[in-house]
Amino acid sequence: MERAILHVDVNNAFLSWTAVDRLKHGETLDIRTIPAIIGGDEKQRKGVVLAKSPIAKQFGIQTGEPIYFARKKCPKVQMFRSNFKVYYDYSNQLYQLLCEYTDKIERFSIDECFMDMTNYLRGRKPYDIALEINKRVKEKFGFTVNIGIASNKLLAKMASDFEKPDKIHTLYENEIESKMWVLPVSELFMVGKKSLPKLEKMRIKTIGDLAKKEEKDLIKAFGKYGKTIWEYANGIDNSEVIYEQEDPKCIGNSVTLPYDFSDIEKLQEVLLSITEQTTYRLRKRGMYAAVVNVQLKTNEFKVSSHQRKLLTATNSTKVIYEEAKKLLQELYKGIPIRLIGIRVDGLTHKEEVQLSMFDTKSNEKQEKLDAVIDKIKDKYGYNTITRAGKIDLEEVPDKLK
DNA sequence: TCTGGGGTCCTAGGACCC
DNA sequence: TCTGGGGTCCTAGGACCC
Repeated sequence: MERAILHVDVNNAFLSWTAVDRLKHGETLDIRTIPAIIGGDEKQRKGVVLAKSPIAKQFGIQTGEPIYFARKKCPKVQMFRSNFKVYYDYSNQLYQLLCEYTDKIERFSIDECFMDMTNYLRGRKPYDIALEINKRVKEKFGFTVNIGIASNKLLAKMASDFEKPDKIHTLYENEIESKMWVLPVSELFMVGKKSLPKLEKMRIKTIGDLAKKEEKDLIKAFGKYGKTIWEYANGIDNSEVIYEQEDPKCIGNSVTLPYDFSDIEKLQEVLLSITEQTTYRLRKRGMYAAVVNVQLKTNEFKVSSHQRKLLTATNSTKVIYEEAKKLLQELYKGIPIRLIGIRVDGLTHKEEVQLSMFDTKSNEKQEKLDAVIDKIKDKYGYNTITRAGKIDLEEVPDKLK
């Protein structure tokens, strides 16, 4: 049966949300109307563009590029710091509103939702529902959304990406050729800049070129990935809107250090701090991890990682940190480090292997300690308590200032 | 003042087993 | 003793997304 799928996408989410939040707090300047960008702290080496206003875009400023470059392109561009607390808040409010329309709804990212309206139309047309959502969001929150309407998720997502902002587009089967095939292949979901040169070599410039190729030629050139993008180009996608909160496959935290670290003890301190964050989030979800993974990025942006499977899945900060510390020692070659990260994998809801009696005692003690710390964090905020040895990342040695 | 942080999925190659 | 081959598990690295 033909499905009715909606993809709701917040226009310029971080910038719009920052703008709306400022206006709500009495500011009169709407940063959507000036050359503006949202970015991180350059002094902390987190200076990348996370969002740009339409005018900033006209200057050629791109998401993900250094703020330094953005200023070169447009010296008068104004930068505003990101505030994820505000973003999550608006994201939740939007989600609540969309839940009024269907139970089959999937949060695809902080600013995107898929809605399966197939059994929730109640005699209305998908387009009319989209119109109502679009209008209500605008009036209630002050930001706008694009909505794509199609018979599957891929086409709905492609549709919401057409003309912006504040627009509703359909992309039904009979519109694929006229609306999607004419687009450059780089516009297709999952086609990134690494596969572009390879596609170009195959004389594939548009999504239509890709769609008209033989499927087997793409599989030959790209393997499984080739099959996926060939199907996408042809508008084929049978995936379901996932409306039950799915368990994550991995959880991790990483930090770009305020300056390059060449000292393993300093790296260990940061590692402890991010391990605490990760294990806290793991316990929040009531999950256990079987694999610990440590990543490093050098000052030259070379990334390396080291991981090991544990005998028993755990969520203990101590156990995971001890393992992470060993992995770091084995991985670290003494070169200046820009970023350190930890990730836990192989997540389950149980300690998969029974603990031996020998382990149980000390484990219980650690579990209690973790539980106490978590409770305090829940009550007074995440940063109120840290184990001894946590580094203050604001602290930069004088010589490097 | 040059380059974030959180994820998912895939692949290649090695170890190990039968 | 001149050397198979299938299957599974594990690790490292990479592409892609927002």
